[in-house]
Amino acid sequence: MEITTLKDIAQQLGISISTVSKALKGYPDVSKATRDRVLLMARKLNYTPNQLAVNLRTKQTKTIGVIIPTTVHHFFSKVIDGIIEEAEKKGYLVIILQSNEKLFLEKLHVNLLLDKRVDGILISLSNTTTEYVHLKKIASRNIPLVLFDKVAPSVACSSVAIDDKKAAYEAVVHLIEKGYKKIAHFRAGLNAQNSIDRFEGYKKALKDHTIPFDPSLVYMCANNTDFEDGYANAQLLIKEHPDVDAVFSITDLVAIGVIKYFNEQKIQIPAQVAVVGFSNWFMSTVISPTLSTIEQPSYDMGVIATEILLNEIEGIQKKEVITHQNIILPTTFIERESS
Amino acid sequence: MEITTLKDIAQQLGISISTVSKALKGYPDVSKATRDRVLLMARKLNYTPNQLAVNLRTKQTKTIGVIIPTTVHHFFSKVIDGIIEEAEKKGYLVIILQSNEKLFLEKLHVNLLLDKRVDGILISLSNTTTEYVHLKKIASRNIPLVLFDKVAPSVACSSVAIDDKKAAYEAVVHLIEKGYKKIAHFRAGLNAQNSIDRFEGYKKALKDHTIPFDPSLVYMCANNTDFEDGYANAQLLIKEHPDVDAVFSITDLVAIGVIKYFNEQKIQIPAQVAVVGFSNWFMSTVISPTLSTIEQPSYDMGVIATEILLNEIEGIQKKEVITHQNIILPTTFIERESS
DNA sequence: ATCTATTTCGAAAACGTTTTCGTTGCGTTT
DNA sequence: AAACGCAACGAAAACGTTTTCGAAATAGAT
Repeated sequence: MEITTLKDIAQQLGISISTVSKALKGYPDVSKATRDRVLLMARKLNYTPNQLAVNLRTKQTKTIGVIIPTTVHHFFSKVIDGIIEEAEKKGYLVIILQSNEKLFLEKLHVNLLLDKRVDGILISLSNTTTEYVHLKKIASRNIPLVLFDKVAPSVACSSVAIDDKKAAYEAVVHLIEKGYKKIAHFRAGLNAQNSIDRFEGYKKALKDHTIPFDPSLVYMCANNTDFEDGYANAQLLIKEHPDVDAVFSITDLVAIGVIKYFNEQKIQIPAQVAVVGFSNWFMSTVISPTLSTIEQPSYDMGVIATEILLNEIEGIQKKEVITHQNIILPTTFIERESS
Repeated sequence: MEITTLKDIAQQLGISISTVSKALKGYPDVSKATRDRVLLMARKLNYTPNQLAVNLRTKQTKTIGVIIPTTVHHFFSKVIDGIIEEAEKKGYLVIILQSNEKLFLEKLHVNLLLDKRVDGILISLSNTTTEYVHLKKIASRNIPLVLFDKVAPSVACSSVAIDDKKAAYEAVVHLIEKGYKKIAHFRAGLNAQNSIDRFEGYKKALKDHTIPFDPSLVYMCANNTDFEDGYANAQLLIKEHPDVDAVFSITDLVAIGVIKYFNEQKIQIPAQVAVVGFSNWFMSTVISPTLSTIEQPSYDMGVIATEILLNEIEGIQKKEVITHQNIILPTTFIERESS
């Protein structure tokens, strides 16, 4: 049972391959009579074009590549969801690669995707990405690149992200307005841009409300913003600052670690200490008490990044000049029981 | 800045394309002298083979396709992790598609992947998949298929799964041996094979310990085994069977819904009612009380399914006869505070 | 009847690689 | 000197499609 090609159809009908191809693609220079015959025979022989040949001929693969730190993460899995759905809607397939937060893997994967001749690339930068030659290589090949979530302002390409500083600012302002004064912050590593920005937002909120910034109230998450980080830091925090009255956590998961420790220690949330997370992971509505947090669009981020990418791909094919877009998606603070 | 081809190297060196190709691929019929010259020039011109041409010529894409119900699920995202890692290690890239538990999408995606000429396909069947012509189409194209997690025994292909019935049986036996007698079961839809098998294990455990099976103790999850299912069913259960002493839940997430309700109602876990989940989602160690559950290998399942698939791909290329493997991965019961 | 315009088709190049097969030139053997 | 073997290379086909261009055929106009 061989796969039928244009040649097979042509032979069956006693016409040329060119005519068959043109008939199938709706070219005007083929008569209705033969077009019908071709269509019929194509259906009869169950013809589907050999994409490998089409790819080679048209120099496009209808495939986009995605590089993310990890798939095993509620946020990224929803982004992937959005990417896949949007890409498929437009007839594109998506190849996913993980950087595991390592620059060398990110570089390697860029090369893999370039070799594969994907039509476009979507990247959420790893935390350890400090140089951008691999990204410039993409541009030099004239294939579109869209950065999302973890973005590099210095790279000339479109991007989709949130305003981490502003989101964090609003969350902390909420706490202040609720009357909390001694607000701790659990943050992630010093090189992660998200963490830097949220930390900035935290500091600015304090400053704008004339609350002195106390560095000893800032705790680093040693692991990978695991929930155990929240648990351990909460323990430390209570020991060092028994009079603390709120915690702003870099992540819902970390916040849930905090809540777990407070629950065990019978520390009342939010009466004694309030807790606020980040991301609006669905578990934040499941935990007791339910967690105040910041809604961060994940599915939409995937959809929009993909939309922009596909637009740029089509633009390049039409030899249009493409202008990059740098989109900031809105975040909203969600008040729940924990604050 | 054009991309260099074999032709470019050949022209620079004044030799033929064939010789360049053979030099690059280490053919014996090219002298060391010219091989060195070719290698040098290739590096100088930054040559990388055009995969589209290679694909067409060799009829393989070094790409595998994956169809899963959803990416947004802790279990599946870890499976994807395993698949991607293993595939990449062997030089393959992976295309991911979602069926959203719909048969027509599953069929559509099989066709997409077949059109893309992927070298092999990995599928976790949707709950609504009742016919298998689309799977047989894959076999008729002579491209390997490996089913994982949601498997169809009637389809002639390799598979990797767990023994749901046995795992459920062991969990319920554990409850019985702990002295629990009135054990409820929260299950998923009637057409999901997982749900059927776990239900069978539940019944068999009761039977083997001469506990009469009471159908009114079995509750269906109306949503999609959401945590709200657990919450709502727990509410119903306590109303209808105030004397229930254990719940065996189809999923950790559902179990966590149960725990939330019990905590709110000050129903002591496990003193009054024990709770057991399924999957060993990491949240089961975070929740209070920590959840007894069944460890279900997810990352490994992805790795092993991919290993088998890639072996079959290589086997077919060497024209070997391939024998299908049907692997059952071990599960282990994990006792925690909730039982 | 010739000329022009239009419709319909096919030949062929092209995409870049892989691989078979033949050719050349050289050295070795009788 | 003829015969043979071998090393080194190139020509060319092939993968299946798309698309340009020219040719043929038909129709219409004068």
